[in-house]
Amino acid sequence: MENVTIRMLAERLQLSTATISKALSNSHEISEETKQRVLALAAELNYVPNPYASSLRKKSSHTIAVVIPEVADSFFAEAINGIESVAQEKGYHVLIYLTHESFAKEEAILKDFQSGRVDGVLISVTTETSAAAHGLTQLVKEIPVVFFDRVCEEVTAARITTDDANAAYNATTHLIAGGCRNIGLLSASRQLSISNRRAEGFRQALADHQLPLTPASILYCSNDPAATQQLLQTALQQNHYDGLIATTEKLATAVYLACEELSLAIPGDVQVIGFSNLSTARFLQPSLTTVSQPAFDMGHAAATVLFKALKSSSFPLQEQQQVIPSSLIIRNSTKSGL
Amino acid sequence: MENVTIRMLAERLQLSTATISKALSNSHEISEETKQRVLALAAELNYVPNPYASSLRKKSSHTIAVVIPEVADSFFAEAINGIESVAQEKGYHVLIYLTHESFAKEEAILKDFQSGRVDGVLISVTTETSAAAHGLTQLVKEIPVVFFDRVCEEVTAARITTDDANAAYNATTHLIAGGCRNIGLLSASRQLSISNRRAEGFRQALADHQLPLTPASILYCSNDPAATQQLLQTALQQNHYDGLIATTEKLATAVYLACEELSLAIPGDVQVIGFSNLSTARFLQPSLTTVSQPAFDMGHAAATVLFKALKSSSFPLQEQQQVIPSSLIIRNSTKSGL
DNA sequence: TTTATTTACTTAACCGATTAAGTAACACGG
DNA sequence: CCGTGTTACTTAATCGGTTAAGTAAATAAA
Repeated sequence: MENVTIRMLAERLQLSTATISKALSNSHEISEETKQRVLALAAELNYVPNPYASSLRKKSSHTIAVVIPEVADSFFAEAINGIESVAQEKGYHVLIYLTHESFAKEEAILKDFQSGRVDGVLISVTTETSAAAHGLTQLVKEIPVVFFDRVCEEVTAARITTDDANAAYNATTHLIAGGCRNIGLLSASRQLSISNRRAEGFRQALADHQLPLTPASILYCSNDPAATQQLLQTALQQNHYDGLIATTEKLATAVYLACEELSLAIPGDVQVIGFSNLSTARFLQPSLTTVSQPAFDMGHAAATVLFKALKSSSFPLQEQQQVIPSSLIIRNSTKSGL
Repeated sequence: MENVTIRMLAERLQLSTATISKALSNSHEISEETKQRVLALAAELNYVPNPYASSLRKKSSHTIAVVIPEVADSFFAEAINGIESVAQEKGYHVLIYLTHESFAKEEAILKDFQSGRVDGVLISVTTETSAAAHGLTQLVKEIPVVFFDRVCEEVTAARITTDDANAAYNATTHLIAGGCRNIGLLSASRQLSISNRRAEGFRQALADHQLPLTPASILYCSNDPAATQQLLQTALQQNHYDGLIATTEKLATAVYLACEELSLAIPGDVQVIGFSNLSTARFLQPSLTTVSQPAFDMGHAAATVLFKALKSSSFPLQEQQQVIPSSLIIRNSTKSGL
């Protein structure tokens, strides 16, 4: 059985395809009676419009893209959840692209969007993405783009972030209050703005408490788990940190693993804070003190802002800057201040 | 600046659009010299073909859909990872749809696929999906469909699953060996085939060890976390289980929470096994004995099979049935057999 | 009664790429 | 020298909706 098209409906009802199209879109040009007949036949024949024909003509795809480094991370998974909830409500489709932290992949993906495949893009950039992100610069000129969490500061676009500097400041202060004097910050990137913001908050907190910032204070980890593990173990042995802040979920788990390997007690030998949305954080051994990011809300907010721009081209999308606060949830991997 | 089209290239080079199209697809009908000129201009003008024009004409979208209950679950997140790795390699695009365990939503999503929006579908059905899944029955007649993990047994289609019955049998046996005599199975659905398979393995193990199967042996939990929590606590108080098997990741966490609330020691009072892919399982308090599913591999396998069908219509997709083994990883939430 | 307007359509162009069918120019075998 | 291929294109139809522009008939206004 062939696919049912508007032309078939037209022939059966002895009407023009234009009439069918207008009837289906509830145009005022069509009589109530005709609309009913069209709708009835469409339902009977199980007519489903071809989205690509429509997209081609209307130059809009009713589809958005989500570009993220990875999906097996509870932050991104929850963010997708938030995005999808809005998209589903608006009847939009969601294309997912994973960059696996590769800038080259990201550029290739973004280039494809110049084809009109998607009406808008929600993106959290890779750890490698830098100012010279040509694809991004180009993209924001062509379609609505919203950054969430990992923004590219050099590019003017809407941004949904958390209070990274603040969160890091508070986390650091919490460790200091718990007695730490030699704190290490595990960072995922040198160029990522959220990494730098977190480092900034960290530095500020150290400074405010007259603690020194040494080259060993900030550890830049790569995207390779094995290398990170190696780096971590070496650093832990050399520097005898008494506090660690893991700025990504993967790094938090890596710290637990490294401490296990080196038989370091948490929080006895090292206190640990993780930026994470792990639902299991409270059941970890020891339960993990976390900077918990509003992942779902950020995804939701990002999508909401994007759809406002899609609805009205006069919406000042590029000016949208929302900072959604994260919260420090204190558990047993850190010692409460005395 | 307008979007660059094939027609613009044609005008600039004083060629027909047909020539451009063929040159771009490296047709033998076009001279090498012309191909070079076309490619050069395309690169210069940054030409990106309109995917929807192409899809409309070719009746293929180079897009697949992934339909899953949720994304904030490490099994599904990893499965997406596996799927995406194959899709990216093949140059396909991935649309994500979340059903949130709602059968109605699932049906609506599947109906849309009759439009030709996607070339193929990878699906893990909802806990509500039953034999009367009209949308599914219809869909498999129209485009290639591959079930992964949660299959709908009444529908004839390719299936990528784990050895659910076996895994549950082994998990149960492990608990019995550890001294459990009153084991509860926490199930997510009455109709889901994987749930039933797991229940089957569970029952078989009980029978093989002369342990009774009571109405309290299998606990059917809903999709509502609060209700599940309530149910769990009540059941734990009434039945004094000495062993529990949580057949989903969410249920495993729920058990930990309930035990904490009721001050039940794991594994002292209750031993616990979870079906889960949590990377943090080994760091939980106590570390969680898991039936670890090959989530990435299942996604990878499902996508691989789907693409074989997309490449060759003679590929016997519906006969594809792969069972990828899961593994029981014994940790401290259960007692090893003496 | 005549003109203007509204209603309910139809016609045909269009979105941008693909492709079946056609063609002109040239080469080559017999 | 003719017929048959081959090469390298072009023409035009097509995919399935959408929409600007047109039209005939009915209704309202002048």
